[in-house]
Amino acid sequence: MAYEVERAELARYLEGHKLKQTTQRDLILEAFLDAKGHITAEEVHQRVRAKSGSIGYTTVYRTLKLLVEAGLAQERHFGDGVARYEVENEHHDHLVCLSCGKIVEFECDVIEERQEEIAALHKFELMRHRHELYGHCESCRS
Amino acid sequence: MAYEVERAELARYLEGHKLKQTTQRDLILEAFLDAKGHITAEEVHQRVRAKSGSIGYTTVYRTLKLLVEAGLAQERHFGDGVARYEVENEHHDHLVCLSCGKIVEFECDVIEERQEEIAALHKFELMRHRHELYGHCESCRS
DNA sequence: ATAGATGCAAATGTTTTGCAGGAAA
DNA sequence: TTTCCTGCAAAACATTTGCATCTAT
Repeated sequence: MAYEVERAELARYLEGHKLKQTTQRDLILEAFLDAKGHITAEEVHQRVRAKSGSIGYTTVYRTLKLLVEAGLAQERHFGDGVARYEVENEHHDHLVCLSCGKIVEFECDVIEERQEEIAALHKFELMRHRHELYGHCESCRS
Repeated sequence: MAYEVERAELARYLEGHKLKQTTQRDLILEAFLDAKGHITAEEVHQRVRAKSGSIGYTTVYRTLKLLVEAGLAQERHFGDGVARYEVENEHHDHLVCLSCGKIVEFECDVIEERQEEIAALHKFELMRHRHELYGHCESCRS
């Protein structure tokens, strides 16, 4: 039994909102966490099916939305028309390949600092940001 | 007759690719430029119709895609399922106020440099980027 | 017992494509 | 007169919703 912390967090959210714990929700949470980053609703659906028979797309979509509301997941759009979900954890930005869609995460303290400076310069209280680099990865360039 | 520069740029692209100049393409370019900012395909369609009778959605979509290829426009997705197009004028990044929606543009050489370094580190050829800072502006904080 | 969850099918909304007729080169 | 464009209708997608049925509480 893995992901005790996340399960507990979801359970807490469900209780607090008078929602029910179901096998499907558990399976989807597990599949989502197993993916470790940037997974689409369809991939979640496939993973759950692979492990334990049938589940509806509808439920996958609804549950992913629920995970976002519960603060466990974050929804992202990279411009190809498909939503991707990732674990809502510490901060990182993305490098996206325009040819194959590969996504690499990066972090840069220098940039983070500069962001704070820019915000301060314009007297903004910085809440969050979004920073994506788009290009062609090594294998797509050859 | 406005937007001579942009018209010429598009004409150059069309010629170079053995494509044709048409009334529709001209009208769409104009409507797009008139908008001065993030415009959706539907808004372009409406604007063109308002000015000069009928035009098909298909043509709007195809032409906006053409403008992107010609380097005149940039396609953006903000996560609501609708693509938005904006004028492709170099690097300006955005500082967005979460309360009043005010948008301030900024530029930072240090960040630009770091971006190149990060891309190089991952062996990506950097094509473009997207960098948005979200927070609360001075007047909204009081 | 009952509020809530599921999953199919159908609807939605955006964008793309096939194709016949039309316009630019 | 050939090549490319247009625009309708239909298709293709991802995602959402209606509803009858089922399940957790």
